[in-house]
Amino acid sequence: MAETVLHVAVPSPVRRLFDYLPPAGDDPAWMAPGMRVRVPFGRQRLTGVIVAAGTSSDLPAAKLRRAEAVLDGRPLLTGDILALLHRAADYYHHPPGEVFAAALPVRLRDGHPARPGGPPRWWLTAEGAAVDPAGLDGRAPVQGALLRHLANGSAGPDELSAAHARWRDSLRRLEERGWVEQGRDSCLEPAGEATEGPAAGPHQAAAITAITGALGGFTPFLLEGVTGSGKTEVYLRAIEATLAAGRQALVLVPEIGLTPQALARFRRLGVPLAVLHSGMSDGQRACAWLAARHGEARVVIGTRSAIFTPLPEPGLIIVDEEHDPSYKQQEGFRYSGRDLALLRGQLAGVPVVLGSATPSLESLHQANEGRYQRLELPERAAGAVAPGVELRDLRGRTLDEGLGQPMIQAVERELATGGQVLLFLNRRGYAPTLLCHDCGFVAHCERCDAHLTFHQGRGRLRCHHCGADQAVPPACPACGSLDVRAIGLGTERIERALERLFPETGVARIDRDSTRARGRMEELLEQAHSGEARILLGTQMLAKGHHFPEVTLVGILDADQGLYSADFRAAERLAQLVTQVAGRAGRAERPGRVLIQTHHPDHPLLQRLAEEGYAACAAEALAERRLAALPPFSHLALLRAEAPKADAPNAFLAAAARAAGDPANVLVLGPVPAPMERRAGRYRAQLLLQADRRSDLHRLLAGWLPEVEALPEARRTRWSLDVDPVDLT
DNA sequence: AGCACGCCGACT
DNA sequence: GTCGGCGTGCTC
Repeated sequence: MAETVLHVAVPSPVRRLFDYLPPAGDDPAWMAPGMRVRVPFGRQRLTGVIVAAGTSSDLPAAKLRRAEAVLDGRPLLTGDILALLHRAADYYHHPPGEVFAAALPVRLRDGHPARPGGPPRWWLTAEGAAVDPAGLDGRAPVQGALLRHLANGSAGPDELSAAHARWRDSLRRLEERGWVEQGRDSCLEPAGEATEGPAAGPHQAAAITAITGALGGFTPFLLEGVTGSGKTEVYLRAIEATLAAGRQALVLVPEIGLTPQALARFRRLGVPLAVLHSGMSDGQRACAWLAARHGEARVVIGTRSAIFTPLPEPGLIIVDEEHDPSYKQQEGFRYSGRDLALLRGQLAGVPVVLGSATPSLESLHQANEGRYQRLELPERAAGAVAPGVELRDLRGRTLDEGLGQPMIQAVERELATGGQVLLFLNRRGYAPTLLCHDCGFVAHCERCDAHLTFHQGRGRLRCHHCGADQAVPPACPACGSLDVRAIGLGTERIERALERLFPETGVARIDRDSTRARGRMEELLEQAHSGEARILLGTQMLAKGHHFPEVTLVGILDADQGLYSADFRAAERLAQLVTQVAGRAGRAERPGRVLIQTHHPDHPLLQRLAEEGYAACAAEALAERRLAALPPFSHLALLRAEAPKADAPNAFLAAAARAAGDPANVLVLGPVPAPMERRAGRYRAQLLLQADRRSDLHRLLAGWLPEVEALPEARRTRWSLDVDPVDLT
């Protein structure tokens, strides 16, 4: 009888599984797919995942090495997740080891034991609570401080590190004295009280019935609901039915959509929730993930990578704001969380609900073709009226820092009648360009093909592409002139203008710069909700997820950025962004208005957006995509390359294109320089593959990638394949 | 990706 | 005479 051979996905960029003998002395009978193994790999030791246990290897027995240890007693990755990862590695043509690694939280990827329970917490014992900390202040001041700290409740390591230097020794002393004891976080959001939601309207009821009727099998739904139409209520009812059937629900949300308010609504389900997002510590993430894996968490809410959370009893998958680009991972393993959600639904045999007020053209197309079941929520709840959208022609107008008179007057009027105003500009900083008026010098990034953005508040020039940061030069570096001017508009500059125009009115600026500091975001949102700030100004951070019921006027300060872009998705993006921002207005009983400033008031996209709304724009954009044979009417893959030497990416891609030859039914376009050729000191280029049928594209990729990998030029560039790219930059 | 091996320039 | 540059090969 031949010895067992473990086929292992090892986290390495090699597109292959690796075979190992089981650890010496362990019975291989219990070793199963989905368990982690520590294996020797060249000179390193890595943690991989068992993909299969077999009896033979393609390799001569002499070359097999022995795994060091199987780290799990039962599989961490189970059933549908294992199948999902295999299919994803195939679909994205990505090395299996990296795909499997992406499915695990960092802690478990590292080989840490899969112990339930989160990071440690400490609290006072009854004895400790009776101690007077003042008595310790002389010889053990840290112990005294810790006692005072813990008197306010339990605390974890992060909190203690922030408050006390060298706390670990003192804490151990307190534990020895029996005054403090340690436990572990449960790391689940505690269950709220199970309560009934508001009565559903007729459209909501129909959607709920359709979804709950489909539980127990795979059905894809596209839930189209204008902002304020109660999509979340539909999700909650569908989840209630899922829970009642003894099953778990998985909810995906965009990166910045997971606000405390959003989370609070899920509490009423009355079950423990596992939350997974990037703001959590590695320990908390692993803990919440394991709670889902073991079925303790009945509802899992998380961003993109949460699609890989194992669920022993999957029942329903929801993808909220399915059009959001943050579902696509933009580096390494470039998967789409939304697309994998559909695949997972199929593998697990559960319904998948894609929800959005502004569905992606991909999803609309699927619904049009009858592959997704369409559910519509056309009405705003509680009689709220949809905002009217109006264009404001900027041509020939005098502008005050980018604000036209009509916009300024509209803001004035709104403030005078007690309303709240939201102004949107998708550009942070003070001004995107710094120009010398005497010699024409423009401040450029040394490492990118981009201007430096002027940040007045901090007196810095920053590159928004590589993060470079330098002081503003006192005079023009080229000619010494002092007449150096800020050209163009950013949120910071608008903020100054607003403070000058409306000195009595509080302005809350919400962008990545103003919310960088911890807690600042919550503070600004609080000012917005309390009415302390009556003008809200921000970038797309403001357009997503947050509800401002008192906002009655929305101003889009520059709609022209997206109108003439080279990116074929620009129109879709602009329509989504404008509609999403507009959705922030008039949610309460007061009707809202949306004003869009533009130099192109005759542009058909803007006209259609103002007169007919998103659905009409999307239909038109789809018709254009059909004519141009662009996605979703064709399928793309992008081979990207970058290197410090200017010609290396092109040489590699040209060799790759030669290797592809003249494939049947696939167009090979390029190589061409990336839209921003140099970024962070590296030159970038790309090769685009386009096919009418997905199967043709994938057949080519499967045969071609091994050749590409073996090209000598491949060693001199960093390259990656992006299947279904969303950003052609 | 790491990490070795291996063969050519400027330093104690 | 060595230290070290990065080209090339390999990882079960």
